[in-house]
Amino acid sequence: MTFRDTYAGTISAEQTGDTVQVAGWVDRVRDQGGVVFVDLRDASGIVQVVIDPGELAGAGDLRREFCISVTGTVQRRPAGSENAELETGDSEIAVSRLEILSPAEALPFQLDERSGVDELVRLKYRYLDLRRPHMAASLRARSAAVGAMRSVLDERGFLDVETPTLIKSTPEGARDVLVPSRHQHGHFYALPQSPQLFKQLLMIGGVDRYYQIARCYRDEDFRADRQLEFTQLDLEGAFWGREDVFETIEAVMVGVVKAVRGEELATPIRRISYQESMARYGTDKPDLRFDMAIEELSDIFATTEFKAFSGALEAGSVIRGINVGQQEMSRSALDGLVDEAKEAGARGLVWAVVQADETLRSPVAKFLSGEEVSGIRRLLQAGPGDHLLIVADSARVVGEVLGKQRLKFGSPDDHEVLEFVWVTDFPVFEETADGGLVAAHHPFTAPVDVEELVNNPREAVAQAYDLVLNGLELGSGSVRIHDPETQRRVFQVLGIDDETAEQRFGWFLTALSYGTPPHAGFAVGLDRLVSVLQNEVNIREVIPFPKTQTGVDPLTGSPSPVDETQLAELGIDLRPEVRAERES
RNA sequence: GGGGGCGUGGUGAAGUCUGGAGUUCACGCCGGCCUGUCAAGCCGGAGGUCGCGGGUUCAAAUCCCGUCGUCCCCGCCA
Repeated sequence: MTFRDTYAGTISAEQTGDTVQVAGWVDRVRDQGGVVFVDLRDASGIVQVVIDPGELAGAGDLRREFCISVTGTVQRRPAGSENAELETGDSEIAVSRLEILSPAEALPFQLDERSGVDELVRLKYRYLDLRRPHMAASLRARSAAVGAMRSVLDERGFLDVETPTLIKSTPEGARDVLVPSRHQHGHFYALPQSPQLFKQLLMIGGVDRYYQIARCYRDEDFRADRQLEFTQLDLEGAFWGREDVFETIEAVMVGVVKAVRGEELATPIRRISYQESMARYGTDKPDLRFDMAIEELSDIFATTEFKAFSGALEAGSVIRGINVGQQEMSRSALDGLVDEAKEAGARGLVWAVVQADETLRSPVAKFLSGEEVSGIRRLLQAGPGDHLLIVADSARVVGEVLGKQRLKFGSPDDHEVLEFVWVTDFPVFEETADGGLVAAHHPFTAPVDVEELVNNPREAVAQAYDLVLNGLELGSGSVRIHDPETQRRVFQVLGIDDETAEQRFGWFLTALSYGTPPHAGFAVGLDRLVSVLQNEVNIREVIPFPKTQTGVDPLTGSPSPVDETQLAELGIDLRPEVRAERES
């Protein structure tokens, strides 16, 4: 008993006369009465099979998505009836035996991709959704990406090592996903946010080069590019510095882009410092598929009469502008940008439109000297019709406001182009809106200079870097701290006191004290990478079984209540109001 | 935690602002016809708690209040 000996997508007129057996799903039925055409789809593609209903019982019963097996003779299609749209369009199979392996109910949604379908319905019947060409392509792309990663890294002598997924909770950073312990009531495992400390332990353990396709968990609110669980290519190398990481990740990316898109990725990938990225693009994840950079204009206004600008400069602010190009915007739309800027915390925003005579049309035009106007035009490379936006404020606010407008007005000529960029020299701390400092990385990142970190934390630079693709943070990495003394001092500066450090990370400090090699590493978000390569905006499109924004899997109904006995074994007693809620 | 969009036969939409009979369009589904179709075509048919609850009104898919679900965004994601 066989189901098939040939794949549908491989049939061609060259096989004319061959008897083949093909199995798959009924993509579509075209019943002509005296002849029935069925598009038979399997994992390889579609082939048309022709059935004479007078000779084969059951042909009239076929419906969409029936699972069938057919045996028949390959024949060239009659002249004029070839289908150029179809890979196999020069041929067809004249069926001599038809077996319905499994019928299908009427579908809950249409599998053709011309009309949209509510995502909840798709997820509830994900197994049907996965039959759609673009989902099938997503799964293939994902597999190809992982395959390329493994191939490049195996070739280079990396060891694929699995690390535990039931680990110790370390409450810094994202919220942990917790798992109760049956043996010690009230104690919990955490699912890893990343294999960070374990891969560092592997370095100490003499594993020279490590990688893992690792599932990671962060219990924060979802976005189009964030799920509760996600997959990372995690890697680390001993006796490594930054350049080793860059070189390795670039080789991986070349392999992945080749495998998934068949394109050659040019290396080295360009680099931009965090400082420059923030100043020129207003973000640490610049979309460089188009330029439209923010330019420094402070010097032009050194002696300006315009009070808003002169006052800002005296207060230590910067004046920067951006040329958003030719736009069709009404006066009220332009004024709307001012309101947007104010909502973002800026004191204001100046818009200006370059006129045919090269003067500026702007609410503040009368305050600007001819020299200032020509300076603006020169630095923003502005010609007639160009719309210019200028903000005078702290560098952080200017970047936030203009960076947002840049993304709103800017648009790549080619949306499918891939623009990778390394963002380097991240600060140890990032400034918050209220002027406070928060750690920009995990506490195992090596500072460039520990003394600088202690004495001048605001300026301290970390040996940390991100890889950005088309404005999306693909991953980040760093050179790690490899001696316990530095690690202790960094904990202190980050506000983790000795006692807490000892309690949470004492085991790790101990490990560091046994001859730790200098090491560095990186992690790449697989879901995000594949989604960009597939031109998908949403990572759920490249995840076979994703969850909704509230963490629900509509297919299986997880999460779900569990038995009282299960809870009792774990020593878990629900609060009365939770219990009531659960039982209602 | 906050802001916004959406929820109408199986699917996608229109109708909601400005209340007046579950009305419409496309797809799908069921039946019939049809021997070269390929988004097949033609004819006929079935299919509804307008997310749910409450309120206003002679009258609610439509207005008001609440609630649930979902999507996008902010916060959050060291």
